[in-house]
Amino acid sequence: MDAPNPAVPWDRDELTVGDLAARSGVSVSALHFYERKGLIASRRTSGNQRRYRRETLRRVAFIRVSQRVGIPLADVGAALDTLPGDRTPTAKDWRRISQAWHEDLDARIEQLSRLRDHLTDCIGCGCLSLRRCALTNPHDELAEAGPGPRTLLVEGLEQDGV
Amino acid sequence: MDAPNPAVPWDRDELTVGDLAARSGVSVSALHFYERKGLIASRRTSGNQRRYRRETLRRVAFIRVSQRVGIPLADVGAALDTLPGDRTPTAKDWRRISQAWHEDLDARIEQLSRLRDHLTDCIGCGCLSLRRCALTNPHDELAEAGPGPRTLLVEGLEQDGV
DNA sequence: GGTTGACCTCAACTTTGGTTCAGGTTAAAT
DNA sequence: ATTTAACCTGAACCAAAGTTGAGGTCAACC
Repeated sequence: MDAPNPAVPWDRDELTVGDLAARSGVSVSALHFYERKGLIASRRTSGNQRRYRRETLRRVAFIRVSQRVGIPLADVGAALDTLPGDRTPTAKDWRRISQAWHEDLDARIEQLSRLRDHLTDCIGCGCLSLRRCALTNPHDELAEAGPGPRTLLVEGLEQDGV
Repeated sequence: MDAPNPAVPWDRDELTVGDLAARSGVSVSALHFYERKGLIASRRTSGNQRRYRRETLRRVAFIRVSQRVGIPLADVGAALDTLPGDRTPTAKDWRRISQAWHEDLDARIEQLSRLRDHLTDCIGCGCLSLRRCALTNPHDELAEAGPGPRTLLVEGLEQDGV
C-alpha cells in the first residue's frame, strides 16, 4: 500500500472494488448495485475483476452526499449523466450539479415549513385539518386543479359532527 | 343517500368502505391495508361487509395528515394506539398526538437546514464534501463515535488529487 | 328474480436501495 | 504448489405502502 513497487500487476491509478469500498465507506454490494444502475463504471481485468478509475471515488462521494440530501438514485444518475464524458469532471462540474441539490433542498425545507405552519394552525384549533386547513390535501398546495374527493373529505367531517 | 329511510339495513351512523373511500380520498385497497395494519377497525355485517364508525373518518384524516408530514405508518399506528379505547377521542386527544408530529417536523426542518448549510459550503469550495465538510458522513452529525471508513474516504480523496 | 355494482379474500406484483447466500473463480502470499 | 483472501454472478430476500387481479359473494334496483 505504501511501497511504490513498479511490479504491481495492475495500473496503480486503478482501484479494486474492495479498495473503493474501503475508501468510500460504501459496501461492495452497494458498489455492484450502483454499477448495475449505471451510476459508476469499471474496466474489467483479464480475470473479469473490476477496476475503477480514481475519479470514481469522487463519483461515489457525490452519490453519498446526494443520498444524505434525500435525492433518489435515479435522479443522482440523471445528474451524473450530465457530466462530460470526454474528460475528467472538474470542480466546476461538480459545483454545477451540486447546485441543483441545493435548490432542491431549499424547496423541500420551504415545503416542510409550510406544512409545519399548517399543522400549527390545526393543532391550535384542535380540528386536525378539517375544512379550515390544507393538510388533508395530498398535493403540494391547496388543490388548484379542481376539488375532487379531497373536498368531499374536507367538507364532510365537521358537518357530520365527527 | 338523501332519503332518511328508516328501513335501511344498516345503522345510518356507519359507513361502508366505499363511503369511507369517497369521503376520505383514500382508495378502498388502502383502507383494507390500513385495517390489516391495525390503523382503523370495522364491524362486519352478517354478509361479512365492513362497516366503519363515523369517527373513522377523522382517524383516516389523521393518517393522511401524518403521511403528508412524512411519518411512517408504523409510527402513526403507535400514536393512534395512545388514543383512549373506551370513548370517542376528543379534539384535545387529537391535539395531543398532533403535537408530536409538530416536534418531529421541527427537528427534520432543522436537520435539512444544517444539511443545506453544509452543502452550501461544499459548493462554495467546489470540493464536494471532501475533508472540509461533513456531508459524506452518513450519521446525523460529524461522527462522534470513531473515524471508521468515513475518515478513509474523507482523507483519501484530495491527497490523491481526484 | 335477475342484473349490476359494490363488496369479499388471498396472492402476487410494484418501487427503492440495497443485503445475503450459494456456488464458483482469481490473485496474492507462503 | 497450495492455501487463503478477495473477487465473480445470479437469485432470493428485506421493508414500506400500497395496487392489481382472480375468483367468488352480497345487496339494491327494476
